[in-house]
Amino acid sequence: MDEAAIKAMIHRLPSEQVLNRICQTFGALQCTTRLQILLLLQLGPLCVTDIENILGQSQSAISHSLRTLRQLDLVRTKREGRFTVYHLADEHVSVLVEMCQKHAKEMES
Amino acid sequence: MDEAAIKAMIHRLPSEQVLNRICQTFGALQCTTRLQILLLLQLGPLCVTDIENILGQSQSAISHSLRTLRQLDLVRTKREGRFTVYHLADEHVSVLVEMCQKHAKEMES
DNA sequence: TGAACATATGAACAATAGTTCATATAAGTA
DNA sequence: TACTTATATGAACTATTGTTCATATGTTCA
Repeated sequence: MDEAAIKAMIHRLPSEQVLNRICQTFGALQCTTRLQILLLLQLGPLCVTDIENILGQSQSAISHSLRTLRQLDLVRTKREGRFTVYHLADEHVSVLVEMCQKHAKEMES
Repeated sequence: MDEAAIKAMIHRLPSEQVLNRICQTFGALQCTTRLQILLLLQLGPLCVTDIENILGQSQSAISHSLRTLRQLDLVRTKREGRFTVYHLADEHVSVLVEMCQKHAKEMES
């Protein structure tokens, strides 16, 4: 492969910015807790305490996980009285999570 | 949400085994080098030296990245003379990478 | 066989990410 | 207003991951 071909390949790759953003998103899904949270939220919105109870993890651990997801705009919140209800951020996220869901189901058998 | 509802939710989640496998895969994509490698290989098979040149990274770094991808069976190899040619492992991987590609393109604008 | 090229690997170190503990904030309720 | 419940956050610690350096392995070619 000559130098011209190499340069051509470089230009076919996404910009650093876009690359980082995508990798950060994957990074968030690399942790089972966070992936589970997204899978749960795909079934419907949940408040923090529910997530804690379902996943059997400490308040702090869940809250930190949620923060990570929030900061990446994978989930969003809505105050409802004294509860903070979490939901998936948008269709893009929903599609991604659904893909995981399907893949998981396939692997399960 | 009562205890029964919580138990019901737990059962809708994938098994730990499947969960781990999926998260490991995402973990591999969390690193820009490895994501770039997959994006490159989606365009066609490449030998290690080409990947090094395109990404401008050290032999060792690329080789370690490739090992990670290989161990997760995201890429496979084929010896061709003194070169080791890498390619995406299967259709599943290809679909996933293509999704990234499309998403990247969308974000680029 | 020896030299050059292509690739892999282990170990050490550096950087990142996850977890826990203590504490803070905020809303509802008595 | 004080108390309880719900959630968030910072700091310290631990674990995981990535990178580099040195070296090993395997292939071709003279």
